[in-house]
Amino acid sequence: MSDADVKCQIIDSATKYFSRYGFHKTTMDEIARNIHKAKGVLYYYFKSKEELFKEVLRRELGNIQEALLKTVQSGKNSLIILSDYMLTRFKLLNEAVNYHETLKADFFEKYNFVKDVREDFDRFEQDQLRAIIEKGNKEGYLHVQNVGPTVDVAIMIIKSIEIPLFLQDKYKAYENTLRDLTNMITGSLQYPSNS
Amino acid sequence: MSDADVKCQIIDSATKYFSRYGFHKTTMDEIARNIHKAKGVLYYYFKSKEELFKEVLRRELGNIQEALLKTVQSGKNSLIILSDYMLTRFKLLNEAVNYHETLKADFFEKYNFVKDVREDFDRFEQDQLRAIIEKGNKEGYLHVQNVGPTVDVAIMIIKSIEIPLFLQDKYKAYENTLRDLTNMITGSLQYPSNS
DNA sequence: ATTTGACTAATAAACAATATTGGTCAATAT
DNA sequence: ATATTGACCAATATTGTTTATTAGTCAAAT
Repeated sequence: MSDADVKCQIIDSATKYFSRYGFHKTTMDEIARNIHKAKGVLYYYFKSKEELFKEVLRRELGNIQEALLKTVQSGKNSLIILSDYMLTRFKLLNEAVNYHETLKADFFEKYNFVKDVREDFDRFEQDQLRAIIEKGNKEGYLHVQNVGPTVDVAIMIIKSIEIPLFLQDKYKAYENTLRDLTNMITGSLQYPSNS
Repeated sequence: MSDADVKCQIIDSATKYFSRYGFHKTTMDEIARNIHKAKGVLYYYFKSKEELFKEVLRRELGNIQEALLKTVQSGKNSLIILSDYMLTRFKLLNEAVNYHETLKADFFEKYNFVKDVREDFDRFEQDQLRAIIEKGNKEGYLHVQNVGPTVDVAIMIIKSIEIPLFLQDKYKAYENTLRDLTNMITGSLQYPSNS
C-alpha cells in the first residue's frame, strides 16, 4: 500500500465521518478503524485532528472553486456569468456541510483554526467577482465605475446571506428570492451608477 | 402614585437593566429594587418576565418605527426616501441592544417568546418598503415591475446583514459598504428589469 | 386597587466523579 | 528509512449530585 493511497484513504474516511457527524462528534479512532488502521497512523500523515479537518475542508471548497472557475471561463457574456456564478455558488455551498460547520466560527470560538482556509476561499471569490466585472466592463455588458466597492457590496451580501441559508436551513425557502437577488445585482451593474 | 406611573417606572427600570445586562442576567428582584418596590408588584402589572421584556422590546422597536415613518413621510422623492430609510434603519437598529439579543432567537431556542414582536416589526418594514416603491413607481422615479419579489429581496438582504452587523459588531466596519449597498439597491430600481 | 414579603418550584451554578478521546512514543514490521 | 501499532497519558467532555439563585405565587396588609 503506497503512501499516497493511505493518505487518501484517511482523507476519504475523515470526509465521510466529518460530513456525517461534524468535527466534534467524530473521533480520530473512528476515522482510523474505518480503514482498518490504528489511530496512531493518522498522526503520521497529519499533525492533528484540526489539520485533518482543514484538509477535508480544503478539498470541499477546492471542488467548488473548480466548478466556479468553469462557470467564469465559460465564454458566455459577463451578465450570464455573474448570474451563473452567484446561483451555482449558493447551490454548491449549500451542499458543503463541512463548510457550514465552519460558519459557526464567527459565533463560537471553537472553530478559529479554519480561519486561513476560509480566507483563501474568500480571496478566491473576490478575485473572481472582480474579474467578471472587469471583463463585463471591457466588453460593454457592464458599466461599473468603482469596481472595488462594488465587489465589497457583493461579498458583504453573499457572506451575510450564507448564515440564514446554511445555518438556518433556509436554502429551499429562499431559492426563488435568491434568483431575484441575482437579477437585481446584475441589473444594477448594467447602468452607470449616479452616486 | 398612579397606576400608569408605576407601570412606567417598571418599564424604565426594566429597560435600563435589560439593556445593560441582557434578558437572562437581569433579575426581577433587581428591576423592582431599583424603584424601591417589592418584586411581587411587577407581577401585578406584567404576567411574567418574558412579557415585561416584550414590552421593553416593543417600545425600543416602536421608537424606531416612529423615526422611520418620519423618513417615509418626509415628502422627498422616493429614491432619497429609500436610501434614507435603509441607512437610518441600520443606524437605529444598531443601537437597539434588546433587539440584538432577540436576533439570537434564530440560533438558540431561548428567545422564541419574542417571535410575535419581531414579526410585527417585519410586517411594518415590508409595508413601508412596498409603499416607498409604489410611490416611486407612481411618481416616475422608480420602475419596478414586480413589487412583491423586489420587497422580498430587499427584506432578505437587510435581515441577513443584521446578523454580522449586530451580532458580530461589524457595523462600524461595514458602514461605508452599507452606503454602497444602498446606492446599488436604489440604482437597480430605477431601470426596468429585464429578467 | 396596590403593595408586600415570605414561600415554593424550577432553573442555573458549582462541584466532584467518571468516561472519552486527542495526541505521544517506544517498539515493531516492511 | 518508511509505515504502523497499541499501550499510555493528559486534557477535555460527560454525567450525576449538591447547592444557590431566581421566577412566579399568594395570603395578608395598606
